Amino acid sequence: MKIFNSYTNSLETFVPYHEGQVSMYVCGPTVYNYIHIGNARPVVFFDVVRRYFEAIGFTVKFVSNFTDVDDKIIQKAISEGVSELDVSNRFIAAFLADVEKLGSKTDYIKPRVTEYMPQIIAYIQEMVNKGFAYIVDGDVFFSVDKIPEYGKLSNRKLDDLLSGSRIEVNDKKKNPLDFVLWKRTVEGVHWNSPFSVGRPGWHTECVTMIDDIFSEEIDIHGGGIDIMFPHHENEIAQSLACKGHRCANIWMHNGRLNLEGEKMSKSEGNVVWVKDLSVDPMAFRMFLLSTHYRAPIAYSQDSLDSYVNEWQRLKKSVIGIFVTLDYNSVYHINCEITDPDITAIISAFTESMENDFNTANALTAVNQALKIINNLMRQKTDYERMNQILKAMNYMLMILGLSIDQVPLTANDKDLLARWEAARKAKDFQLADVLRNELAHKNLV
RNA sequence: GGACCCAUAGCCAAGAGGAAAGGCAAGGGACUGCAACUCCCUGAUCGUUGGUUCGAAUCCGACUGGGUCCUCCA
Repeated sequence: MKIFNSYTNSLETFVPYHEGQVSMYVCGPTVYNYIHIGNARPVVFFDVVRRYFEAIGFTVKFVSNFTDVDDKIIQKAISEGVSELDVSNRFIAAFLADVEKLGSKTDYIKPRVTEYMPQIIAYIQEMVNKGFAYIVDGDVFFSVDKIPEYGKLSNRKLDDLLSGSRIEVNDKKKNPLDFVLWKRTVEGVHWNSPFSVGRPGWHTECVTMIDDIFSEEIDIHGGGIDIMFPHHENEIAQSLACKGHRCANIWMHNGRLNLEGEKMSKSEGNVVWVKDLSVDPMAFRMFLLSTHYRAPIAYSQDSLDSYVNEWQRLKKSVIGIFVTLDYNSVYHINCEITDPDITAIISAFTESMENDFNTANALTAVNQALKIINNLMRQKTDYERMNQILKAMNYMLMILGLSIDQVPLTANDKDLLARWEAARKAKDFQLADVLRNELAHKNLV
């Protein structure tokens, strides 16, 4: 298994710290609003990573946080006259609904910043004690000069960063690149700490939760490429300071999704919300997976629409072959896949996934399987092969999170199918059309 | 201003030194009671331009055109 590691900027062979186990953490949402389709990309992609590891036999400990302490949450709470908890609870629920809608698993570990305040304060204290952080008027800053390799992840030099013209001036900082660990404030939700009354900066939460939950360097840390700097860079710096390791062995970053060439962001106002998706969410998921995760995607309604067709085609054929097998009472979920064409497809699929999760090529294998299904469905006689290809197809779709429901036929369904078949045989096309409509309504034809 | 990435058929998109995957759309044909579905067939010297090489979409340079980060953003 090869994975591109942003930290070393190279494709690496994945070797887990503990055999048969994968520990992974993905930066989660700041819960002050709904998520847009760009936010959906890591939600879908890292779910596929998890599913693949699980499919090939790994036990995956998957953690993704909720940032529920943030300026925007406080502002929203103030403007709505409710508590921060009200705001975050509302958008956590909305987020999980969207995740489910996108076909990603929701049964992962979901720590919240507000539940980790003692650990966060202790982590900051440790950085102060070890001389990596300093306190000025109750604010705590991390001193990036203390970390020689600062900038390695995002491939930046401190000098280049300093020459950027937009770094804000802050007299309290020793180095303009130093970042805030703790901010003294009584506005909004705040906590007591040895430094002052205030709240933590946003870079410490992830690294604290990772340390608390895993107690060691993890296998994979994921997130969007746009938070590689400074967020992930800062996580590494803090982890090196406190724990002496880089927080994660492999750093994975998904590319951006841009709206018709333009950057989509809440502050720009050009946003498509996941909750408002106008197409089948599975078609959207397919659209996301049809481009390699590290490449940017230019979203447009047109490019999305072609996947609507593709998804419908796939769904119809998979349901069709299942119905045919079940109707003829020859469906064998545990059949053994021996057909060389079918094993070749699974091999191609696996090879693609093993090559840095190349889901675009994995979908090509799905299309090959679809072609075989459609060919078999013209004859509807080779039940053995039909069972094998359906099993292979379901395996691939399960990993991609594009599962298609295959509900066993009821006696009534079977009766309907039998009567339709009989009507056509008897050339009673009027009755046949009525029955066909009924079957179509039930998605059985 | 600084750092970096990308450019493959009408559209989307793999491939990363040795014969241009796949999908959508389009056209032709087959199948069909009708329709849909489905099946078969049809398409690219890989932005332009120099170079390196026996050989370049793949490596290097220049140019053009997009985009990202340096600032809250996934």
